[in-house]
Amino acid sequence: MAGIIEENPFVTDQELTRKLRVSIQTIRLDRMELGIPELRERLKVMAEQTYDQVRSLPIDEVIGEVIDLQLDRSGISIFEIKQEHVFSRNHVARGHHLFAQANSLAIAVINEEVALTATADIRFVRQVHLGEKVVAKAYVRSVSGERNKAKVEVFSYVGDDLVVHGHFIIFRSTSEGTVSEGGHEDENRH
Amino acid sequence: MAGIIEENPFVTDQELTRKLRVSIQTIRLDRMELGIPELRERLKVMAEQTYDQVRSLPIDEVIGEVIDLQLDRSGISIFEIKQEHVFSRNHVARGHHLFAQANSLAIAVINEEVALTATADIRFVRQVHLGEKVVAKAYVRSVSGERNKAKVEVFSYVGDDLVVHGHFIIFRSTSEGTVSEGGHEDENRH
DNA sequence: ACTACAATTAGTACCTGGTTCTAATACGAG
DNA sequence: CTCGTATTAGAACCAGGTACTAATTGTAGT
Repeated sequence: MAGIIEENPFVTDQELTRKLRVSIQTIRLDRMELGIPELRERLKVMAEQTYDQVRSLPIDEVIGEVIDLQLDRSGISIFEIKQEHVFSRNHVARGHHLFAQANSLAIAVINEEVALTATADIRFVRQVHLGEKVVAKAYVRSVSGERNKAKVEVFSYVGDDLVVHGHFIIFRSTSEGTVSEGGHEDENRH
Repeated sequence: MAGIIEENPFVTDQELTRKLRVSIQTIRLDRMELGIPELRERLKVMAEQTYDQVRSLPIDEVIGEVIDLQLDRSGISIFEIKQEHVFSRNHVARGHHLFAQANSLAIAVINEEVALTATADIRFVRQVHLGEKVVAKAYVRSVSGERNKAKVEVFSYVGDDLVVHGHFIIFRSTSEGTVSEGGHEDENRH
C-alpha cells in the first residue's frame, strides 16, 4: 500500500479499497500502522513544500551547503549526490551538477553584491556516484580591482579523491553588458 | 482579502473572519466573487505543482530539446529560460543551466553508447534573461579513435547574439576510471 | 419619512474525506 | 474447539467547506 500511495499521493482511501480489494477500515488501520497520514494531510505537506520552495528559492541559488566562507579568500561547500542528480542508467552524477556546485561556490566566495561568471574551465577528474558527498573548496587566487574581476580556483573531492578541478573568472561589477550569469545576494552577509 | 490569501494560502475562512471582522458568509461570497477556491482546493493545486516538478525531473537527462542531430558531426538544441532557471532577484539565467544545455548537447552528438565529459571550457559571453530561448549548436571538431576522445565546440545563441561559447572534451569509451560525468543513452539512437 | 435595492449576516442541509471508538465476523494455529 | 489476530461493519463526530433560503442592516433616492 505504501508503494501505491508513494506513487500517487493523491489517492483517497476509497480508491485504495478498489485497488486492494479490502475494506476501508483495513485501509485505515494499515495506514495508521504505516504512519501514513490522510490524503488532506499529505496534500498539505506537499503544498507547504512548494510554498517553502518558492519562498526559499534564493537559498538554493547556492547549490550545495556552504559550511565555511572567508570572503575574498576561500570557501567550502558540501553537496550530496542524490537520485535526481545522476543518470538513471549508471548512477553517475551529471556533470552540470558538479559544475553548479563549483560555480555557486566560486560566486559565493566573492565579496560583492552582484557577481557573475565570465568564464569557467572545468576538468572532470573522475566519476562521482550516487550517494557520494562532494566537498568543494574554492580559493580566490587574484582580485584585480581595476578590471573588477577575480580568479577563483575550485577543487572538489569525494573523500581524498579529487573529482573536479576548475578555474573560474568572476566579474565583481554590478554593471550589465559583457558578462553572463546571474547576480548573487548570498547567505553570508546578514 | 485576495492579498491576505495570496500571502498566506493556508488561511481558513474562519481565520479570515477574525482578520477582516466580517461574517463567514461574507468571506465566502467574496471568495466566490473573486474566484478564489476553498482552502483544500488551494492546497491540492499547490501539491500538484510540487508533484509535477518531481515527476518531470528524469526528463531533463538532456537539458533542452534536441531538434537536429548528425552523429559525430553536429547538433542543435533549444532551451527556454523559465522561472526555475533564473536568479530570482534579477531574472538572469544561472550559469549552470546554460552549461547543462551545452554539455548535454556535446554528449548527445557523440555517437557512442556511453559518453562522458572529461573537460569543459566555457565562456559566458552575455547574460541570458527569463523568457529567452537559447539555441545551442554543437560541432564535433575531432575524433581521435586511438585515444577515444572527441573535441566538441558549442555555441549558444539568443537570436543573433552569442551568449555562450564552450569547448568540451568527451570520452567515448565505455571504460570507467579516469573520467567523470555520466554515460548517456540518448533519444536519437532508437 | 418612506421605499427600494444592495450588502451583509444567519441558518440549515448536505458533501468529502477523513478520525475515533465499539463491536461483530472470519480465519488459521495449536 | 478455542484463542488470538486480522478484517470488516457501523455509528458518532470533525474540519472546512458548498448550496440555498431567508432575515437583517445600511444607504441612497425621491
